Amino acid sequence: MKKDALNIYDIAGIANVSIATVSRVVNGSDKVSESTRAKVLKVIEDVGYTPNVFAQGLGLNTMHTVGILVPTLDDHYMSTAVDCLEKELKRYGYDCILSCSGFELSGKQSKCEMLLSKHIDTLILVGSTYAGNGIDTFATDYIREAAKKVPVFIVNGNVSGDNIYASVCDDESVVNDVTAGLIGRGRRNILFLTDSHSYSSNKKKKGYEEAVEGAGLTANVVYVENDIHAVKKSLADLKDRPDGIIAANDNIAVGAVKYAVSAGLSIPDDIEIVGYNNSILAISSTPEISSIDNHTPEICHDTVERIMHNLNDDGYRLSNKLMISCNLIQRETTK
Amino acid sequence: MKKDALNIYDIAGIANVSIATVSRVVNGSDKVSESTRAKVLKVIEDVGYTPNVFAQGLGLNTMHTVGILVPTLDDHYMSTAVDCLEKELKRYGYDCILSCSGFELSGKQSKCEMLLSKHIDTLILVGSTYAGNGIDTFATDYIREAAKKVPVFIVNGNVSGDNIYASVCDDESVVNDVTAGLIGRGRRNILFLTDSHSYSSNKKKKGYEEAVEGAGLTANVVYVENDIHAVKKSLADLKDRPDGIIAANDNIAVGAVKYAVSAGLSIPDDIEIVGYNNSILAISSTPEISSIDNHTPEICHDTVERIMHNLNDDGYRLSNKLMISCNLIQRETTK
DNA sequence: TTGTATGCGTTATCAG
DNA sequence: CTGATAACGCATACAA
Repeated sequence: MKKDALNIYDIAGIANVSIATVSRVVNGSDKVSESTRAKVLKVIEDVGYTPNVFAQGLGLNTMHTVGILVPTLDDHYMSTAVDCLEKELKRYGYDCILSCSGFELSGKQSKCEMLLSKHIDTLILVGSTYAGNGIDTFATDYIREAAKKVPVFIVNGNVSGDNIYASVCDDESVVNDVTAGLIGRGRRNILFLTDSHSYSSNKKKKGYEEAVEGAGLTANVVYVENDIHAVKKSLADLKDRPDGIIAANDNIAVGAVKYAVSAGLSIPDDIEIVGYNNSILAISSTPEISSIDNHTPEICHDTVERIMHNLNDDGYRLSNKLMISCNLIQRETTK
Repeated sequence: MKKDALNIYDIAGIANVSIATVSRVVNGSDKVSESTRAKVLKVIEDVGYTPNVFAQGLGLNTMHTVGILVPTLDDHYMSTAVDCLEKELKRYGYDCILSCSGFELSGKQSKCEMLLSKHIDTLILVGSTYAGNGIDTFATDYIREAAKKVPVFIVNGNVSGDNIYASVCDDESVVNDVTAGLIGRGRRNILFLTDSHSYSSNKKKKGYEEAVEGAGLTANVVYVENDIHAVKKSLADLKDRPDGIIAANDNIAVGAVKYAVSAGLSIPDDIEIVGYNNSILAISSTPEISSIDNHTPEICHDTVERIMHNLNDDGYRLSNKLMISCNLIQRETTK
């Protein structure tokens, strides 16, 4: 009941040409006379023929597909990134096969394998969680292993290795700048709130620490659970009240705002709060959160652009690391 | 430099058996002696052999892949749904290929075609936007067309047709109940806010209208842009002030909350607001929004469950429409 | 239990 | 410009 798929022989038969000719027409070869091309094209159109992608894949060893590995889509940053990547890739005729790995190493490894087994043309890793902490290399060995089979591009994270390309935000310098701004406005007890030890988080932390310590203050990094209410509680439990908070993501920042509100603090007079990712959460909050925009669409665009350069093997010399700068979007939680 | 992919002949050669035997081992056939199985397995393990999925696909005409079509991932409901679907599908060894279609018919049609051309085993449509408005059938003809080639499952929407299966939330009845609750608490000017004419939106609207009109009040449906600030402005422009708002999604509800706050209304005393989807936006807001939970994980789980029944062609009789009930999660914007 | 031969639908090489 | 024909890697019916 599902033998309706016409193949190249059917088309050749109807059009009275060989399969080679049909193939040439389908693939837009210029070595076909206009008349035969038109004839074949008409048949294809009439019967609605589509080449079998499996057979194409078998011969060419590619299905014009890229694998996207993401820890979860249940996070606005990730889902936006995947959304952007998919759109850009489609512009070039590439489809994407998606896999959610979770944050555990075992999951990352196994899902990475699965993706690789699908003969993807390149692998995209979304999120700095794939970069490990930047110190322990065993946590990223599977990535270098993968890179032996297919080019690997990391969005918002950096892993060194052959055939591995990274696009990262300049987290360190924005956070440094923003923190310096807070200090300049008289803040003396600024907290840095994060939920992870990822590459990206560590970069933000470093920017924060440099600014704070450069001003002769002491850094105060607090690790919290990435949950609004948990953050609120953690802050409420603190002994001395902060007058500034830099959060590693907007979700945490929302928790911080809720803490400040419930503590009766006036924002941004008593306390300034800055989020990260400039997601819809920042706008949903009341007051609306000033958040650092890490330019997800641009970074995704650039990534795909570089992927295509790589795939097409044009002369373009690809650098292994691309840095994109971020900036603070000023709203109601900072002055 | 990339001829390293071993094939079944290589394995057969090393193990000193025929390719048929290797194939049997790989596919777990029971017609292989334990000794040869062990021998082959060891070779496979040693050299790290993986069957070529294209060749498998060519013969079997399947790559154990399902296509997921979604308007956008830049929406918490959609991204959560895709996240859930992907996880469930992977449990059964199915990978998913993702496509974002946008909300325009042309995009839906073309992306649907692309997915189909990849020889997916089944197609999942996420979101009621694919159900059109439930009236104009031309807007869903491409779905019926697709269903001729592969089973189609719709998450949170309904389209009638052969080989099309739908899972929907009982939006009508929850909204009816919730609205009745507001009326019972003395609300007399309840607004229904929506941004679309989708199947789902229309169902919610109907539930609202029935409750309101059943109580002798007049329905007041306002179409707004799905943007927090736009919603806020639309409400501010209204001539008479509502004392209750039912929003078709949490984003709109956030806008409603911002309106109420800026208008100096006390929530939930002066006005009650209920959102939809029970997303993180509802929690980010201050006050936190009471929101209708449409049980995305369950609906996704059920959908995949039914897909597997369908694919395995077991005796299970699949109903074309599965209804899942929703419920209100009580927070700070309702009494 | 194991091996042999064939088909799956393309692309590509090589004659004509 | 066009047509045979050989890969591509695997599953499977058929033989042994």
